[in-house]
Amino acid sequence: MPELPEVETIVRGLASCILNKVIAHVDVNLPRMVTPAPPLFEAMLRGQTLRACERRAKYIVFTLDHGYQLIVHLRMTGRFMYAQADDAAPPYSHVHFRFTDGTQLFFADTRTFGRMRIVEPDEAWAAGLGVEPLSPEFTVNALHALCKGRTTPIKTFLLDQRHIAGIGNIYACEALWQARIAPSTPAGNLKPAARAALHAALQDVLERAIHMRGTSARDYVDAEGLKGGFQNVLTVYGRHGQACPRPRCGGSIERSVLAQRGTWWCRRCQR
DNA sequence: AGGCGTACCTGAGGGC
DNA sequence: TGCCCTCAGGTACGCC
Repeated sequence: MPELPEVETIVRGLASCILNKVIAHVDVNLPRMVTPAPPLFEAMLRGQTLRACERRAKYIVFTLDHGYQLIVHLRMTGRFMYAQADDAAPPYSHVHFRFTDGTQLFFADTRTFGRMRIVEPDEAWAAGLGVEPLSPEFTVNALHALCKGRTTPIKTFLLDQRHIAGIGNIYACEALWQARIAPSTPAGNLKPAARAALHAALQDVLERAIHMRGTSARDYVDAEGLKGGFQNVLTVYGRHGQACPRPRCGGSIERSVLAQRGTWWCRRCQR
């Protein structure tokens, strides 16, 4: 389901709903989703206050009183749902939190790929993640250094979270279209102008998507059940056979497969 | 080291 | 109607 803009939207919504609430009770219905295994997982959360709710890449990071953190990855269909005291559990609810004021937080996930993990205060759980694409550290020069010498297709490179962390299939396709770069171009072969265009396109696409509260291509809704709006302005993702939206291009969007992922692009203006 | 294929799951949608 | 196939916003792991 979610890439950086969707996770950012979820985190902002959660922060407004649950910050400083005290966890009264936790129930895990699908043990393989959580680490450590229940019942320790529940015990480590019970009685804790949620002191922070932040995003790193596509991860949601809750900081607890005792300094441990709860790290959540939604993978494809994971979803947080904030609910009032007497609301029933949604379908596919696998982890249930109840706060001392009676309100609830459900973690629902149709495909059950989502994962939650409690990490120690000084644990380097994010050590393998690349740079945040909207941070000051992500400069054109930084992008150059990361791409240098790589033969892997630029789209595959963008999806690799060890280099830049937070971009997924939708925004990789959209940014490459905006920068007029063919998805199969070897990352190390990008000319300086193309690298600069890609850098600008990535930041622009991600910022616009956050502003529109993410993309609801199929399932995605935020913690309050609201859909995003970016699906209404997608240029290429999922638009196989349609005309390229670039003025006077005249090409049409095709779908190919790169790194086992659907890839939408315009052969005419992306080179 | 880096790139590729497969595995993990369920549901939606298209073709026949 | 219903069966069968493909596809889906992601990552981990094993193999070369």
